[in-house]
Amino acid sequence: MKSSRDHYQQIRDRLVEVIAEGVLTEGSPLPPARALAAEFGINLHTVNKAYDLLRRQGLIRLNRKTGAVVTLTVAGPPFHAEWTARARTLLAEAVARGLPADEALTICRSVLDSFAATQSEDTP
Amino acid sequence: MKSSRDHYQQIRDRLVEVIAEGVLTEGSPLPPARALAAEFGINLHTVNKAYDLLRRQGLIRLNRKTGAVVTLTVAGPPFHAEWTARARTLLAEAVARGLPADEALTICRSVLDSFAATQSEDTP
Amino acid sequence: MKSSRDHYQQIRDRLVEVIAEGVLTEGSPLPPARALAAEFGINLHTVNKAYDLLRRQGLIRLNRKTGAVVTLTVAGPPFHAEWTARARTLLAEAVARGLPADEALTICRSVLDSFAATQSEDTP
Amino acid sequence: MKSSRDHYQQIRDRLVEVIAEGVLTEGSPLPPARALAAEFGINLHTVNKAYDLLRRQGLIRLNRKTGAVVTLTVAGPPFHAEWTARARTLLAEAVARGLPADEALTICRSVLDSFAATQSEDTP
DNA sequence: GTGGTCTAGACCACA
DNA sequence: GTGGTCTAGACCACT
Repeated sequence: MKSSRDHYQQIRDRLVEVIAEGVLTEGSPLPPARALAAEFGINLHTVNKAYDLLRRQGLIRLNRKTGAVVTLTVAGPPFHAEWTARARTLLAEAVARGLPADEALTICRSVLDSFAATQSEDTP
Repeated sequence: MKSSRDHYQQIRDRLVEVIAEGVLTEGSPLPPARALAAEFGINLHTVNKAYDLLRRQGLIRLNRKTGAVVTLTVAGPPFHAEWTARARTLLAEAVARGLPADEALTICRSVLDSFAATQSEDTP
Repeated sequence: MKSSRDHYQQIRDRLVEVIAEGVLTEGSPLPPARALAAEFGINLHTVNKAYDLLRRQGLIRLNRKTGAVVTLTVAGPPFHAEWTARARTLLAEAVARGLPADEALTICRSVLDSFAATQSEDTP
Repeated sequence: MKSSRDHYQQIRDRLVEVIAEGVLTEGSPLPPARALAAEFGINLHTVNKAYDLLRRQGLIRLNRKTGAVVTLTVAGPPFHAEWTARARTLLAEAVARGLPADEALTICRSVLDSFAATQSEDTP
């Protein structure tokens, strides 16, 4: 796990990637919070915070008896706008630091392709 | 100003965008810290923190006499890798929340185009 | 059932109200724990916890054969003092949030009257 | 301070009483969270939780520069209904445990009178 | 054994 | 020096 960022956000980001890759899809159960806490050597509370964040973003559903499961709800226009703003900030940083625009775009494309590739693998 | 994020990072992000847009280029002087503090109604200390952050990232140079000026240093491979990781996280979130990959890519392209457009306007 | 409070306390509170209303009096049998569990769609264990709480507070008596029966024991000065403190907290909240004192008192009176009314109905 | 209840709720309840008594009124500054934490020998975090609870209930306003100040906003019908339900539960417990209805009402009246008394003292 | 809460201490953003 | 966050460990409610 990368360092120097909030633990709970690192976990959240990792789970979002796993969902984007299609490894986890609608209804897939997430690992019990305790399992992740043990795996990464952090406190249960921190994992719960990541799960709660995912829940508030509509990506998972939490339930005491069934555990955490993925719920793929398509986000609306508010998310669309907010995501565009974040993309703009990220891309601006690339350009400002001398990364050519076409190269940045190529990176984005290859990342998206890698998601699509793993998705089709999972559902042959 | 967007809300619910650290003020000093919002300022930093805004300045990075301005540089990406080409409004500020190599050697351009940034607004005096006091001016920004007044404009956004925040404390001078906070603006200075943003400027210091930009300095540590190699985007500007601070000088007691001349003020802050832009220094466009092309970032190396470490930045390239780190930026790719951040892009992956951002794109994963788009895909996980149901934004089609091609649409995400279109957004990125249009953002980059908007940067290029303002750049060529500024240096005809 | 009201929400966002511990299930076993909600059950306890409801049973206390039923006793206050006179629907259940000294010696009345409570519903079997299994019946309540089924009625509210909760675990038998949770109902048993509520019953045990009532037992410890001297409101009911548990017996493996006869089930749970009401035991109206008049509480002593300790309860009197503790109840007054709780009433003070509740009334303070009403006043602090702008509910006029006379209106708060009227509510209390009407609630007590409703208990007395159902009591006299039950024992004509 | 009474024992065996959540610390943060004990603090909240105490502050609500102080407001009901009129000791603190619209615009009055609350003690800094650190001061209360030191006074009661608890963690700052716990006091902050109590303050946040009061804020969500519309009783105080929090601000990094001005600290916490009382904001007497009159609560609407939802609070009225919710408060009545809580009063019903509390009064039911009194009746169920043998406290005569008229005695319970007398206690409520005397508590409310004590609030009114301190209020008129504070604003002669 | 599941998710969730309470208290805690160190640290952060802001003025 | 103000309110607020992050990580932590012990404990709770519920199954």
